[in-house]
Amino acid sequence: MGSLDPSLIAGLPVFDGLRAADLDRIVGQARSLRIAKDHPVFEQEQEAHSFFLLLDGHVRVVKSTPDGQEVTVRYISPGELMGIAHALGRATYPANAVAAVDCVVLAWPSRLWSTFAADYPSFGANTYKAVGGRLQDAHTRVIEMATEQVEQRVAHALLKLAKQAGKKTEEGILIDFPITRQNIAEMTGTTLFTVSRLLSAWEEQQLVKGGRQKVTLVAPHQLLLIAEGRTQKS
Amino acid sequence: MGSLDPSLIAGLPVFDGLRAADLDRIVGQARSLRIAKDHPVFEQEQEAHSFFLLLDGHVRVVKSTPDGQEVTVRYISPGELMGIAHALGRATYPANAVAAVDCVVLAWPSRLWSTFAADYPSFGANTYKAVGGRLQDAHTRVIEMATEQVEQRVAHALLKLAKQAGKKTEEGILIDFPITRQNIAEMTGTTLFTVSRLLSAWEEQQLVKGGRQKVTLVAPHQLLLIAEGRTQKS
DNA sequence: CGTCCATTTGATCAGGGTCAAGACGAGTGG
DNA sequence: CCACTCGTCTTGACCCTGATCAAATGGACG
Repeated sequence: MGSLDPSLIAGLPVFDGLRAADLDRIVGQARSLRIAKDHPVFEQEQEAHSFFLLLDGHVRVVKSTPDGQEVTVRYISPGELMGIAHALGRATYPANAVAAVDCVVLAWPSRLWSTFAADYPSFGANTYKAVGGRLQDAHTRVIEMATEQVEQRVAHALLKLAKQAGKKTEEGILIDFPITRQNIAEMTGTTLFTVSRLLSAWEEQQLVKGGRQKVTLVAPHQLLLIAEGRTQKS
Repeated sequence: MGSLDPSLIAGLPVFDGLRAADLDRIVGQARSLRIAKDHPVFEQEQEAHSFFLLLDGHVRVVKSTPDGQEVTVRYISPGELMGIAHALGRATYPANAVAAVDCVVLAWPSRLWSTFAADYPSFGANTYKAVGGRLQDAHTRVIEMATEQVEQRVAHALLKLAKQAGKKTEEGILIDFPITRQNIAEMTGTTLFTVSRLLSAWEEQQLVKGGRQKVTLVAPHQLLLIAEGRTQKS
């Protein structure tokens, strides 16, 4: 506390349209937490005591089915809110959130949510806009799952990851946190075997470059063609 | 106008916690529309000029992919809002909404949305709760698509439809609007052929009763077992 | 250097998509 | 009232995508 750099967070979309004093008042009530890699930020079914803002790192949000299968709902990037169950009228978290790398987050008691939304309307509006975006994303996922081949879904997933966590290197766009074939499989509703095969094939064609817990997009444009199904089988 | 029965709508969840006078003021600004079967309420990509409350009937919300495939996002039942693009920060409708039967809806100009949300906080809160519920639903769909067999998904879809639009008959629970095998296929990401086969098999086992654009659930409990995958192949 | 985990690759095979053909039912116009 | 037509539904045959399982390889880290 006190060690928070306000300039780091002032520019975030969530705080758009907020006066500096209000921003201070909001941030002043947050705890800052460090979450070690592979540790949970919050857990499915747990009582939603807090909501969070990711300052640094990447968080994987995963839902588990009763029979133990796991589906990755999304990756959270710095600047995004998470665990806002209360804003949506829920008392418990709907999913597990685990740190993909060491992370820094701000945490507020959920109880403050309604206060914030009432006192700082633009904060509320910004949040709901974000929620709207996630609803969109979720629908997009449904449609992809319903209409696309595995190959297209994996390509889409990689492109999405590259867009939100891509880092330019001399080889191409590196997805900037450790991600396994299994993780990609859980994002796309397939198996790690199929993902591995696809990546191997794409590596052969110089579209991507693989590695242990690592993927680099070498030819994103080609991948986009695959993602959109505009490609005839060899 | 003037022919609207306030008691019909006073009890709806969206208007929970609203004073009668406020309710009147809100409803007073709505147009009441009649939408004939198979006609659109609003259309994908169209500018979102209005948002709607379904008073009577059933509306199918469908998204079309660029290549012409259709995915049914949800069915709207009486009392639900639809077309609330503005509340989510969108300027256009994200999907097509077509009347599954003759419908009656209330329509407000989108411009009024922010006014309502600001002037009647419980209206805003109720709506966002509903949006939260839809986000949940969408995630559930994603998980189903990712982890379940077609058989389970179709069973889930029928149960969901029965819960929200079921009507008791002496044969079982009838889904109370015309629905084709194709429609069910579009809800579950499969083909009308597969749906037809499944329904035929289930009819054989007395679990459902089919008909032209008609499905009756005879043994919902058995269907639930199928939906949850607790059933060994014969 | 050894252990653990991620990854690769092959072989097999089943779930369900695709296509073709026909039956059935409902509404329409004569 | 019948014949016709159109849209829905059924059923069969076929085959392809991608899941499953087994086994081996490779990297990272203690």
